Amino acid sequence: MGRMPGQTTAFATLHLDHSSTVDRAAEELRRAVFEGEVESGTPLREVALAASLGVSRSTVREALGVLVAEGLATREPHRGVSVARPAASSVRDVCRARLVLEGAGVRGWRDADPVDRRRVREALARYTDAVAAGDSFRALNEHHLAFHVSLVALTGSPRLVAAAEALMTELKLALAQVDRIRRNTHDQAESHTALVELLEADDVEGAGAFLCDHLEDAAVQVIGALGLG
Amino acid sequence: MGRMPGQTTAFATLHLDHSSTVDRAAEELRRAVFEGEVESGTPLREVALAASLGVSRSTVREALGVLVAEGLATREPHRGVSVARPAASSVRDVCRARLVLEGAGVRGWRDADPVDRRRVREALARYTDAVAAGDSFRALNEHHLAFHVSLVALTGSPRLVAAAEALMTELKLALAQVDRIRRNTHDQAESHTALVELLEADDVEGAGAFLCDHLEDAAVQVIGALGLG
DNA sequence: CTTGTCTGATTGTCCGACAATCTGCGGCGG
DNA sequence: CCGCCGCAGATTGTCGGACAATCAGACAAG
Repeated sequence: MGRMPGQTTAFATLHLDHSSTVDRAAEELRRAVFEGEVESGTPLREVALAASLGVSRSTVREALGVLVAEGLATREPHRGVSVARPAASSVRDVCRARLVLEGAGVRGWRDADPVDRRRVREALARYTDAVAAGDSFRALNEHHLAFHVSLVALTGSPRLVAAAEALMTELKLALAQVDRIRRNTHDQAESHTALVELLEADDVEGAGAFLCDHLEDAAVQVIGALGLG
Repeated sequence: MGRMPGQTTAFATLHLDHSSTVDRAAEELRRAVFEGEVESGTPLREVALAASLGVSRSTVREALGVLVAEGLATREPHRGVSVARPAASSVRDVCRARLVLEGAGVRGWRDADPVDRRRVREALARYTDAVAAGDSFRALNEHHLAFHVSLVALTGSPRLVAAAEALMTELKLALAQVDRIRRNTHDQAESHTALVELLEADDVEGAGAFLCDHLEDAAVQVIGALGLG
């Protein structure tokens, strides 16, 4: 598509046509990983993927590079790319890093842009609504992590938000492996409401401590669910 | 290793044993950017670089992808990759993000691994020594930023350190453009010594405030030197 | 059971090709 | 004279094939 020479009218296709073949391939690979279609540690063969996705090996290779950069896969020289396998240490590190980033957001609650504060409330609402509506674990995780990212956004720093999103991506990889095992996302929803209530009461200190416990707990839960003691 | 056909390279090729051609190409591009051989905004043409580096276009393309991922360059669809141009807003954001990361390290001074504390002292020593020895700007910047990264390492989180290094890379890009203009790196060295002394005295609060001022000042100075008001 | 070698599979890199797209220039009409 | 149109060159995005280097497993030898 994309011809029609005589047309000079600007079409709406400009917005989503922004997708290149590499982007689509990378997105498909991400989906396959999060959907659990490929297990952790599975090697991603270039030729096989090229055939399966109907694109050239060069394109697959570039898409794999994106996955590796996102931390969803690892590349070993001359041994190719395989789906990253979450280690207990990396889960702990992700949560420690999250504590720093989200803690910074929480501490900045008072001075934060009102718009960002509103976004936190909205993210919480979407999360609790999704829980009440009994959405899929995938959707719940998505809303849950989006809420935590919205906390980082309180800092007003795009780069910290980007860093937080990278951490969440890594976490989603880990969660993709234990999705069906755990369902206590419910309690977490209430826990998050409590966190925001502390913030609304300007109890930044308390909210910080709450967050610290919450993340500590999250790390333990995930590691336990992964069976990595 | 792979073959390297006749090349028009203007400089000696670096052989690091277990490094791929892509890595070497990316490293060469980084060097060219930091060395100021290419100005900000300069388009990086794939065929020209392939010829200049003596590698294939595929390899150049992959190396450019690395540069883009590092934030040293930007890619616009169908318009290619060009050296990123630092904006005032991005410099401010980098410094705000640094404050969060380095602040977390400073606050964790007491609980930090003694090895990491020692590394901070060593990084400071290397920096001040380099200043005393009258090293080049490039070397001073390198030591200076390494010191700040060592503060982040106090958190013990590899991911936060990686994030900090990414921020420093972006900052180096900005500094590469105003290198010769600034000379007050000296005062900064003393300032850093004072910071560590506060830490040694367990005055974490004071050190944090000190760091906050330091980073605020750094942002202003860099933006001013860039002439971006 | 250990060790060395062979063979097939896979990656890293190169080359050439082509359509789609961008950019700058010159012509045409107003 | 100015602005719009389209053309030609340059550049990217993607493809397909090729080959050496390297890795993994089987297999034979000690």
